[in-house]
Amino acid sequence: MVSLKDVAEYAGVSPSTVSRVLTDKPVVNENTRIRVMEAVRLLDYKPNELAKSLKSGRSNTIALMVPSIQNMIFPTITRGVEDTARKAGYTVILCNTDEDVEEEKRYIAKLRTRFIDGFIVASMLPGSDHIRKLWREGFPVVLTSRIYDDTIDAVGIDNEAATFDAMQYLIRGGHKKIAFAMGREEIPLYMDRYKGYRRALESSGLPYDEQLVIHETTGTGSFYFLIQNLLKRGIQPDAVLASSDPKAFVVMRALHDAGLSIPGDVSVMGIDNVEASSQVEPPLSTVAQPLYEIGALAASKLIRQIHHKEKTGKLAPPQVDILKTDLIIRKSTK
Amino acid sequence: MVSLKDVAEYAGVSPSTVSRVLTDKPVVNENTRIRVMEAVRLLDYKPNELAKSLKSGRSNTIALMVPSIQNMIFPTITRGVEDTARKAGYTVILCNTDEDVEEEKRYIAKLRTRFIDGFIVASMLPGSDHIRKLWREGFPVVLTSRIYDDTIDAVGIDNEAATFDAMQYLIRGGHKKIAFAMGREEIPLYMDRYKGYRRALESSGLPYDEQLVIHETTGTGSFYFLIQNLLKRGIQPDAVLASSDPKAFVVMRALHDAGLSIPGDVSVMGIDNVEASSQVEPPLSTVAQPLYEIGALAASKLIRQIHHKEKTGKLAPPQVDILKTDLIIRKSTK
DNA sequence: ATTTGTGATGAATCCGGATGCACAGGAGGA
DNA sequence: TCCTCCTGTGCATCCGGATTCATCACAAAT
Repeated sequence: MVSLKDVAEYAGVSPSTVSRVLTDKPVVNENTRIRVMEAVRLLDYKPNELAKSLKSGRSNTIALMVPSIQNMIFPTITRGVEDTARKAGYTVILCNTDEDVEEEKRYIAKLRTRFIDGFIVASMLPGSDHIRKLWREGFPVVLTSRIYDDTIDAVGIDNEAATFDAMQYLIRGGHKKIAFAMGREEIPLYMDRYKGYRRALESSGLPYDEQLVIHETTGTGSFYFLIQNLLKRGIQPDAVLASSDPKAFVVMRALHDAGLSIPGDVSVMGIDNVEASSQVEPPLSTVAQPLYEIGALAASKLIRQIHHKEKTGKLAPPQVDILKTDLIIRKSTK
Repeated sequence: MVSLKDVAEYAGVSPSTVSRVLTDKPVVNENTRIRVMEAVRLLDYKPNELAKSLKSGRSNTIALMVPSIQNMIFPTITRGVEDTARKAGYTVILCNTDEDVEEEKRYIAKLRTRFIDGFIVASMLPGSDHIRKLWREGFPVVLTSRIYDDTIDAVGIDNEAATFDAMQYLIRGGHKKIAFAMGREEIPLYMDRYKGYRRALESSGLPYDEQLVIHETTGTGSFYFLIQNLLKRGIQPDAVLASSDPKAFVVMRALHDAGLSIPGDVSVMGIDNVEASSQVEPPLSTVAQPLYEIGALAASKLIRQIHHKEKTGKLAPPQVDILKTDLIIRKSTK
């Protein structure tokens, strides 16, 4: 590996001069500059980023922490993050946490020893004191998927409104007995989506029937049996709103296997608009999160914070961005 | 950030002694060791990995280069890579290349200046001289998704056999007019899958009909129109084997929208077994790649190479691992 | 009593680059 | 001609650890 010293020797100057040339310091003689640049070119010199980082305390690296990249909403978010980061000269370290706080902490501790510049955290669960602490210590952090409050930078959607919109659509379409496939209650995101369900029922005067709220038991797959149980008990909704697209897929399968047609007998709707939503049969009506934009905005916010911190020494006031969701009507609803 | 020197000062010893304690050098007095460890604990000292890397030339970081994390086969592979890397103390940098060789080169050049320890490359296209060069220069590299030959470490499946198996199954099921949804021909992986299609036809005495080979034009989505065109021309296969699951999804949609039932009128089969394959309706019969294992094995091979290189100074002889595929029969075939 | 050996530690150097400071040399003014 | 001022450059130091080499104290050997 060619080092600054090699270039210096080749050009017949001192390493400091080479450094000055490369960092565009003004006080360098034009001839010297040319000589150095020539040497740089000939030796194909590339400065060692690690050495730079050690000196500067910055690594041009950010970490993206997701529960699991296998969760269908994250590939697109990740792509948004990576594209944006790359354009700004940053590389992205991918961390799967499985929502495990200890794992998350281990990751953070480890990455800090490498002068990571900031974190994008996409965990959904509470128990986030370590994230708050990170922010308080002056570390750039942007949350996505979960917004704590307005004390930390975040990008997300209005989950309650998303469900509300979906419900409005279903209700206007004449559905009166709308079931809700609810995710884990300890996840605020799902509680918000649930609230939207309740609010929509209220605002349209439809009765709230507890039996129509189906609570996830052992993971997304459990909805298969939960839906079939519901039907067996003689309860047949005219629509099912799932609190996420993957849940909607399972719901569709269960309904289909029970001999019901979608949307003929039952309409099904999801929230998220993951890639596969347009691929299933029938294509799923859903409320689209702008996943790519969420990732891209999270990254650009983070990078802006990093720059701000570098200049002023501290973080800019936190700002929460709520992005617009989009009602996508496909063929799973009538 | 607490440094070695701080610990040294606190413990009343020299930095070198602290370093010796922390790197488990034998010649340290027991009392000193205890005193140092105590200081380490009290000050919550974490060694700066960047400094270590600069000194050692290793960063405990590997790069995973994929065409796009949004391509459905990569999240699972990525998860396998990350889990394995993490267990071994490595972090993973994610790179989306969009199959762009220049982008790939830029990434490689950039990461090398950060003492990246190795690369897992999952591009499918040829034009890989830069990868070969990397290997020749003594850089640990593991290929997945695409095996060049036996001169570079790689993990993959036997693509020809995968299609062959799928065809065998379809043929045994009584299908006689089997169409093939072919991917881009410049991608060797698809050529191999195509070969399997041809070989299966031959070995079972079925005629090869060029019209039944549908060539992708403008991306995966193009199969929608291609299939409909085929039907309009009065050609109706009794089965369609797609060269990848995402293509099969589109094929299914096209057939469905043309009023054909799956598998009643036409069987559909894919290759890959991505997450969504079990979610579509009907659930897709396919040949499963062990995606997670591919990622996990690629990572462990890479790490083994890194260790080997560290000890011996050069790479171990390359080894190509072909993993077993699995016929998964769901409901899209009869 | 002097030498040799050994265990324990500190000082110096290096990794590769950035930067404050000192200094050399030429130009311009007195 | 001498002194200042300024431009351009090199030296030393630092970032945070790892490592080689040297040192020192003390004990055993001669």
